[in-house]
Amino acid sequence: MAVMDGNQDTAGAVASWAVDERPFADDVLEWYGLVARDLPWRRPEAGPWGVLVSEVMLQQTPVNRVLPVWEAWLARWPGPAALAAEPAGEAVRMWGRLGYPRRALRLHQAAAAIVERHGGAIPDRLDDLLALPGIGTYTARAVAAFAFRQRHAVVDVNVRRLVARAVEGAAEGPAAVSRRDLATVENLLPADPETAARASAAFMELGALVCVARAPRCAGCPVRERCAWLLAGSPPSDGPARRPQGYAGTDRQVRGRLLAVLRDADGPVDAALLDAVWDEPVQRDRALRGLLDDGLAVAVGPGRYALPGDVTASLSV
DNA sequence: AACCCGTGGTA
DNA sequence: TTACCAAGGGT
Repeated sequence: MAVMDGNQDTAGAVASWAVDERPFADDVLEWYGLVARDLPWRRPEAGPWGVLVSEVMLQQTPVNRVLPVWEAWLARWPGPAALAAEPAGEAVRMWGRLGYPRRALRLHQAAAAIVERHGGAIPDRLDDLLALPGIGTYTARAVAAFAFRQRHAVVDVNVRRLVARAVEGAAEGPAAVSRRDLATVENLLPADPETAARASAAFMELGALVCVARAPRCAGCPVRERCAWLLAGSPPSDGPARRPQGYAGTDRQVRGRLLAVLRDADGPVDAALLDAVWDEPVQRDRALRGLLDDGLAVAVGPGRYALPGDVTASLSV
């Protein structure tokens, strides 16, 4: 069975199979060189800010939907200082329909923290990145690797699935990324930091384009000859089925509709406008209260609501 | 640990 | 059409 031994060369050992002589990452890197998408945040001119913004936007959100928003965002706010200088509501408005708008709020907060703590420069240490609002394990490592070309295991859902299949021989891994996953992936990374950073992007690309969740395109996979899952006959998942996500009729849908009204308005809106988007008053009020609690909306007067920090809003109380 | 948080494309 | 899924984070 193929062993994923990264760059380790066992002195004196004679490999039994040719495939074992080549590091896993080399096969993926070669493939990546041929098919990698030309995404704007992968270009050097994107800079750390461009990378950070892309990573936050890409959380649970497909690349194609992120592209136009990222372009507009970077054009308007070329750095964290420019974003921090504007009201949070502007970030929420620019976020558009990307979903999970709390990310916009946290990105605005992160920009402010970067200005305050780091003089406006994106920090390059994992600790400092992790301390920023909305930046978790994945995003901190992604920024350190892709923006600063450091050697860190970067494990998202794509890499998690790739490892589950290619290394562990399972159809899918646990929902959460574990410390063990990070160690496994780090063992696959080349020693040279720049090459490791490129390999991290390559792993994610492989998971996103070939080793996809539903119908993996194994015929075009650069590691098919040593994929443990494929060699085991592509066994189906044995874990418990995931709970259905559901959306219609949930508070999330109501929040989405309420926020869409605020986002599309120039300034404060009357409560009647919000009432019109959902019939059931108890759920509607709960959703609005949730938006207020989260700081995604503010009350600016009797029966008037707006996005946070809106200049018009503060004048109209 | 389990649950909450949006939105739209695809089969 | 329903169901699945998408570069997670916070609590």
